[in-house]
Amino acid sequence: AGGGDDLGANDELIPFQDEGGEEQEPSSDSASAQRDLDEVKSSLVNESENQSSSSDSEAERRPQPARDAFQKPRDYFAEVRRPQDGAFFKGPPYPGYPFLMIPDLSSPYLSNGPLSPGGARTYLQMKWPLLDVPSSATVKDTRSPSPAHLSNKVPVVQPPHHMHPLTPLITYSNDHFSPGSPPTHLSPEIDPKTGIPRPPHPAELSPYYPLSPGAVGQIPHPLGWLVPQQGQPMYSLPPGGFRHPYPALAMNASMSSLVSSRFSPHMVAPAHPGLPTSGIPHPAIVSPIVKQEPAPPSLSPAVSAKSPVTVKKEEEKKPHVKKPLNAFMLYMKEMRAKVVAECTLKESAAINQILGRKWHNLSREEQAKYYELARKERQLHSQLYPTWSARDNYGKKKKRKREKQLSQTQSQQQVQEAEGALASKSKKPCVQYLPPEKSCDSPASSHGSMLDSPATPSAALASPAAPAATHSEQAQPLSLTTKPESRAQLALHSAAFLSAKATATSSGQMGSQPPLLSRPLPLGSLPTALLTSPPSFPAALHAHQALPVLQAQPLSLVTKSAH
DNA sequence: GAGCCTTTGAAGTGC
DNA sequence: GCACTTCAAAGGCTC
Repeated sequence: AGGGDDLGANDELIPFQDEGGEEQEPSSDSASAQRDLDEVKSSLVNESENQSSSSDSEAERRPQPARDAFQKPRDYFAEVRRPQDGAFFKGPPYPGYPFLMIPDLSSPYLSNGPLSPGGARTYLQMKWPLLDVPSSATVKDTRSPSPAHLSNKVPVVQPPHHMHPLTPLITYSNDHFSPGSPPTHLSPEIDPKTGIPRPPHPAELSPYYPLSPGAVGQIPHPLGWLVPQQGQPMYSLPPGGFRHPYPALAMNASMSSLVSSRFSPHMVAPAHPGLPTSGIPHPAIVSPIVKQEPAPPSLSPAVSAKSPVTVKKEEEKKPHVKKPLNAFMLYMKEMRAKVVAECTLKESAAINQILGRKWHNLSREEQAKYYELARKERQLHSQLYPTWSARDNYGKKKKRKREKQLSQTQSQQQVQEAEGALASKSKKPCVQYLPPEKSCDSPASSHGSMLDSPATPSAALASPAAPAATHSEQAQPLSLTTKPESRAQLALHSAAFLSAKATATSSGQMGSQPPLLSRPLPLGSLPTALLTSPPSFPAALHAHQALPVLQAQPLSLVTKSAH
C-alpha cells in the first residue's frame, strides 16, 4: 500500500509550470512520472537511436527558461521561487520538495535505528511552520503520513495542503536563493575555502526552521500533525523533552526517529547546544550522553583515562551517523520505486544504472532541485550533528571492498598500459552487471551502448596535443566518477573515442557532435577530462559563473545522443 | 551474514 | 590542487 500511496500522493502534485504555462517536465506529476518511466522503458527496450531521439525531442520540449535555469542563476532562482506566486503555483517544484525527509522509524542518518536498519527515509511534505495551520486539518487528512506511509520504504510525498508548500522550508529571498545557492561548494552558506557549510547562522536557518529557539518550547511541535501511531500521539514530548538526537530517545521508536532525525531542537539551536539558553525548551535537550559530540579529551579526564579498549567500545556503541544524501541519492530514493515498478528488475545495481541514466536525462532545472535539496540536507545534517564529519565514517566499512577496488585499480592500470594495443584490437566487452536476459536492459549497460559510447581517455585529453575540453564540456554538471572500474571502462573504450574524436575535434564542441554521442553516454564512461570539472557543475556555477558555458552546452547535448 | 554490485555526489585522504 | 578513496541507498546475489 505504501508504494502505491506515495505515487498517489504524487498524483496530487500538479505540474510545475512555467509562466508560459508550458509544462516543465515535473517529475512530481503522475503523467510526467509516467513519461519518465516510459522514457526509461523505451530507453531500456529500444535501440539507443530511438531512445536518443526521444530524449532529444523531450529536450526540445523543454522550455528555454528551464534550460536556462542553470545558465542564469538568477533566472533559476526565479524559477524556483515562482511557486510562491499564487497565480502560478500549483505545487511544489518537484516531488517532495519542500518536504521533510523523515526517516522510517529511525533517523535517516543513523544506521542502527531500532526498527529500520535501513534507515529508509520517508519524505513528507514539510509542514513547518505550522503555527498557522490547524493541526486537525492535517491530522484529519487521510493523506497525512499514516503508519502505513511511515512504515513503507517508498518515499512519501506529502502533497501541499492549506498552506504554501514552499513556505516551510524556504523564504526564497534573494539572499537565500542567491546564485550560489543551488549547488553546494561556493554557496553563500558554504565556506568557500573549506566547502563546509558555515556554522549555523540563525538568520540563514530561519528560512528553514523559522522557529526561534525560544518558540520551540512554547508552541506545538510541528510534528503534532502526524497521525498517532498505535494509540500514541505521534508527537508527545517525553518528560525530558528532546533529550537526545539519537534513537535512544525515551519515546517510542517512531517518535524518536521522527523527532530526533529532523525535528530535534538540536537543529534549531545547534550551534551551542550546551548553552543553557532559554530558547531551548528543555535544558536537557543537550544531553550529556550526546554521542554526536565526543567530549574533548582535555575536558573529560574520565574519557581520557579510559583504556583504548574502553574507548573503542564506546565508539562501537556510538550511533553511526550516516552521511547526508547527495542529490543523486535523493533522486534515487525518490525514483527507485517507480523504476522498480516499471521494470522486472529488482537488483539495485541494475536499477541504479537506470537511475543513473535517468539522472543524466533530467533537465538542469530538475537536477537543480535535487542539488538544492541535497544542500539543505547537508545543512540540516550539519545542524543535527555539528561535529560530525564524513571522516567519522571513513574507513568504517569492511576492507573487503576496498581491497577489491585496489586490485581493480591495479588491473585498471594494466588495462591502461595495454590501452594502445587495445585501440587496434577488438574491444573487450564491458562487464555488464545488468543481466542481458532481463526484460529491462539498461541502455547504459548494453554491450552496444558501452562500446559505441565515445569514452574519452582522460590521458588523451590531458595530453597537450589533445585539444582541451571545451568550456561547455568542463562545465557539465556531471562529475565523473573516478572509480577504478569506470576508469577501466574508459580505457577500454578509449580507442573508440579516439577514433571518433579525430572527426569531432574540429569544431571544438564535442558535446554536440553526433558522431561522438550516438548513444547516451554510459555514466561510467564519461571521460574524466571532459567532465571532471571540480567542483562540478554546481560549483562551476558558483565559482565561475559559467553561465555562458552552460548556456552553450546544455546537459542534454552531452548526455544524450545528438542528431 | 558480510560483502559485492551499480550509480552520482560529497568529502576525506594522501601526495 | 589534484587524484584517488570512501560512503551514502537499494536489494538481489555470491561466498
